[in-house]
Amino acid sequence: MTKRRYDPEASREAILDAAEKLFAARGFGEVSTSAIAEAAGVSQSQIHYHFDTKRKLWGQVFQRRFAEYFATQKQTLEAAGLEGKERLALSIRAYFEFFRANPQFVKLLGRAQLAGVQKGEEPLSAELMRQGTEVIALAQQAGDLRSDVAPQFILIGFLSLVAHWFQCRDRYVPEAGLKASPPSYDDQYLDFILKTYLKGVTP
Amino acid sequence: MTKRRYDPEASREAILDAAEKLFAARGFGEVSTSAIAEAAGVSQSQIHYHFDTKRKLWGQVFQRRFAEYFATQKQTLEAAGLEGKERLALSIRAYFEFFRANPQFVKLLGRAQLAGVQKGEEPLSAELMRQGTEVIALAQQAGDLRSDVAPQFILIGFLSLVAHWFQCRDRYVPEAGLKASPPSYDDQYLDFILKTYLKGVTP
DNA sequence: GTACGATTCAATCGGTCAATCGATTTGCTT
DNA sequence: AAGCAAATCGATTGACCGATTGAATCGTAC
Repeated sequence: MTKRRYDPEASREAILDAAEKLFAARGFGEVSTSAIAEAAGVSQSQIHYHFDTKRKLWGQVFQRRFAEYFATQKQTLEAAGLEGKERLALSIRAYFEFFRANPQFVKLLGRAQLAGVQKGEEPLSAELMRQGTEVIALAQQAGDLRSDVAPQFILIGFLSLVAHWFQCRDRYVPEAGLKASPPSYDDQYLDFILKTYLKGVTP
Repeated sequence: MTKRRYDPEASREAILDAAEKLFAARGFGEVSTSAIAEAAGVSQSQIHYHFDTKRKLWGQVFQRRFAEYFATQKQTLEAAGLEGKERLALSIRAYFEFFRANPQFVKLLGRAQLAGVQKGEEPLSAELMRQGTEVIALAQQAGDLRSDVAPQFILIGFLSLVAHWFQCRDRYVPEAGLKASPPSYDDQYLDFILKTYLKGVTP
């Protein structure tokens, strides 16, 4: 890991990191390529050399994190050894912990959502929905979850409870993100979801 | 309602309407004052005459709808004559219907959230939280809601289930917004919330 | 009907933006 | 060490943006 004067891979990463931080904080339109370059410690023309256009840079920034998110979720969904509600509770925890660990991704996701479907993201998202719905449908057939509601809704419900919390907790509960002493607000809220929502979707 | 050549109030409204549509669709930084002016059918300088700066225009656009939202919610929360879970169910319906009727406000709210707390909005939002929590706490004391969870969480939970649905239903359930034939996906989801979440927060 | 403030528009300003270009430096191959 | 492609930078470009200005037009109070 010697520090080389010319290190295209390091430059690329530095630009991606700087862009992610700025895009998440301010949004695509409010961030200039010069600001990204400055934060990354490279010249502005580097951005166009490595990513062609600003729009394509945003695409790379988003896809990098989304791929990581996808991999984590897929791994959890495919984890064997658990059945029914245990599995659902585990998925909720994994989903929750990923967001807790990646606060910047929460903002990126929110901005991407408002901007409409991104290239290459829709099929991955659909794949997660398909697989998640399948797991829930199986739990319904096994009698672990109530069958009088659509499995998609059960999935969407828990996605909502987790995603919205991280999008809005600072608004709803000021300083919730700062209080680190366990049990933190995050932990309390996770307990709340597991206690109430899980009960609600039980037969 | 004669059409006058000089009609400052109509101009103001036209600018606000055009700005709301464009800001909701593309976001603050991606919309130029010229684009807003063109959509509103006035000259670009009108924007600065009526709203001073572009940033202040955004503030007015947001506050106009947020005030409407606040009034609706406050009215629902203060509506007497119902007790306990009936009241909670009614609130959920009102909240849900407001979002359904104002799809553009959902996007505005999302963008405002990502942009941080706006001037004059925080106290109103806090007021709704306070009042909502109070209603829930009363229901808990009456034994209509379980008392082993914080009332704030019960409130946040249902806010999440509703708000996130309208933010993401197009992603989760393609074309959910278009299908109008009752029972629409919206209605089905509302039923789902009322069936499951309400059960989950019952003692 | 006229005087005056309010409203509107066209023209334009300085500044910033994304993108391009030319020149220079670096690392690698032979 | 020579040659070459890749990588980097500084300068530049043309377009656009938000904001300002000044003149023209309208409504209205008197």
